[in-house]
Amino acid sequence: MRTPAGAAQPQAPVDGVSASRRRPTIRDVAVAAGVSTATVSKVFRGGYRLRPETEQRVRDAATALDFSPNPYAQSLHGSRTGTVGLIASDIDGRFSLPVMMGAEDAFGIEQLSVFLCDARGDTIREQHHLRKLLARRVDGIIVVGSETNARETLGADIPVPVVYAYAPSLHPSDVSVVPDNVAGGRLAADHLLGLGFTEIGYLSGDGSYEAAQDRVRGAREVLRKAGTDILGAEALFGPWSEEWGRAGARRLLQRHPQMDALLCGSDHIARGTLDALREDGLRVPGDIAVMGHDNWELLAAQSRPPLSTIDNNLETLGRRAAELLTSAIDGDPQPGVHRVSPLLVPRASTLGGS
Amino acid sequence: MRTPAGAAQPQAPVDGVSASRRRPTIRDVAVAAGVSTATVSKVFRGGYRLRPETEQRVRDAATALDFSPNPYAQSLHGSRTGTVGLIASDIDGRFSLPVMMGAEDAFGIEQLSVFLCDARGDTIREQHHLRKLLARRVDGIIVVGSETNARETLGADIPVPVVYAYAPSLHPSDVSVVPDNVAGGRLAADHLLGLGFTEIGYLSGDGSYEAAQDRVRGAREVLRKAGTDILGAEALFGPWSEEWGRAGARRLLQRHPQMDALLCGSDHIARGTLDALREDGLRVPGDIAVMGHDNWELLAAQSRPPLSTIDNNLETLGRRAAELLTSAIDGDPQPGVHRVSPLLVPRASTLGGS
DNA sequence: GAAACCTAGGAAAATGTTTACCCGAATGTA
DNA sequence: TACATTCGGGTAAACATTTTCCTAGGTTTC
Repeated sequence: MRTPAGAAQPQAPVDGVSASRRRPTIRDVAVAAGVSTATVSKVFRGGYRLRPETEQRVRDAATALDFSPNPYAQSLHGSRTGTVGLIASDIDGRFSLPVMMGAEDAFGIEQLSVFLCDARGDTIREQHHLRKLLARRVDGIIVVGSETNARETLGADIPVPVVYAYAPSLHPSDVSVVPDNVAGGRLAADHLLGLGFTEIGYLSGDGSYEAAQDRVRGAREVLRKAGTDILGAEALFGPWSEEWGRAGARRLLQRHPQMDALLCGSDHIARGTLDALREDGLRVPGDIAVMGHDNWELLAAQSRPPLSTIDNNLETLGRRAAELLTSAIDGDPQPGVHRVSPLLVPRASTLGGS
Repeated sequence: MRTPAGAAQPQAPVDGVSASRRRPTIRDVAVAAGVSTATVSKVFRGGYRLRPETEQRVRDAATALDFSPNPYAQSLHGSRTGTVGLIASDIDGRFSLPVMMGAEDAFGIEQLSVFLCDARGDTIREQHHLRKLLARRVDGIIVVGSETNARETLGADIPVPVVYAYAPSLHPSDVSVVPDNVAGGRLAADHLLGLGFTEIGYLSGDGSYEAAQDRVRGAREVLRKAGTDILGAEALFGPWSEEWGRAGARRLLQRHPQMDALLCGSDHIARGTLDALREDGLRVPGDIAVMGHDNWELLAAQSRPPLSTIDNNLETLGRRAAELLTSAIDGDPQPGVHRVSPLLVPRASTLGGS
């Protein structure tokens, strides 16, 4: 809060030497280095032939004055602004935050800055932010959804590229990036098979979520290829809650007493499952192994035992979204739904150990 | 991803009518409305005397052309850019995300746009983003910490106002906003006393966190005022984990068999406590009531029973940070540490019921 | 009816860079 | 020596606004 830069502090008289607190311009640098403004500009933009000593003089003057080019003047001239918009629609940010961070990270390398907007899942607000971002002249927009079900396109005549992250757009010519839930299901089933488990049940979340169906599908695919199947040939669907994890686990165990491993549709469900099994006197993974999905550290790392799970790799997803956006900005859009592979996070609930 | 705006699509010949895809400028509006650019500007900025019919003509022309003023040209002229920077340092975003959302919300009303940066708790990265934001000519900066312990100031000669949210600055002339943990402790203790509980234990988190100490202090203050005290006259400190919740609860119960309520330093700890109590055959809140702190929905709402807790009101904190920043930008900084009151979230772990 | 005063709106400078174009000097070639 | 090239760097016109005058005409006022 030093130097509030407002009208409060006494404006030092404009005394040639340091004109009050005015930021140095390219002209100041030019004068200090004894060259023209064009030369200074050329030094900073690069790609011009200049005598090395001239360039050095300019650079020295610039550092001495703590000069950095005014992006507003730059963008006024050129057609790029070096900014992108990020519209998040996640109340709790469980999903959108890692995506945002990944994107921010990738854009940082590209020298792009990110405008953050929060639409709270509200279409009106989303349109408002869209207009606001366009008025700001962003070069592109990323829309981060809060669930994996496909969503309506943001608009048909948006003058800049748009990338949909997490929730894909329904429009096939849009660019979308989503977690590969089928691969996640495969990864989980592979892990269990590799450890020698064979009687595998699946306790899923809400079947109206594509994510739930995809995870089951991936798991079933691997199991069938191995000559077996999900116990009872299909998954049990229910709400995304711990309570369903407890109830569902007991129901599955009753139907299939031989079950030696249980795949869960989310960490919440797995957490409930672990509680129920422990209360019923079963050891995990000794009597039965358990896997979750999502890798919510808060739940998974502190459960008893710590939960093996699938990480959706959302930060990579964000990074990929950023890459796709910059690619589109550079005139090379890659329409379609891109899938990001998840990661296996093995912990004690399948491996045993402490 | 329509109209990539890049070099890909054939540039329509500049045909007077609609010069390709060039955004309309104030000049286009002026021509269409039959006035000068100055007049258009005056209409949009307001505060000038214009004949109503002239104003209407300009507005009609602007909407017809879908004109919005170029903020880069505006900021080039004026001294404000209408942008602020938000430096987050939270890996998981449990704390910084709600703050960001609150700030974004409050700035939205002020017509300010937010640049998001992620420092990942790394000072180098933080300085990098600081420079980047200053180069972008932001009007101010909010730094969101990841824990409540005070932190070093961002820099001594930053030319724009800075507000520290969640983690206060050590420098007294900086502006900081933090959750009022003492008030949170008071709120929790009040709640329990009001429900008739009298033998109250306190199971805290890591004592090196100011937040932990403050919460205990607030609770003790209320209890002493009511003529009693924390059982054993002091809180039990330990790691912020469920395991500590289980172990600590058992230890406290052994020392103080008469305990009828247990305050916990976090929802994690409370969650562990609930598990231990249930496993030991105690009913909550029949035999003993439990309260958490932080209101992490993921944990608190799904525990058995749902957990009464204290919400840090982080979104309000973010909003307050935004207000303090705009105030400082407007030349009226309010140095010091501002505290935001938390909220009581009563659930079944103290109230009973289903 | 003339002087003073509004009133609505225009002309143009200013904001900080970029870049197309230009020019003088040095260098190379015939 | 005469001419063409290259090299290094300067000139000035954009870029889209805002804002400070300025002015032409209309309205008061005495």
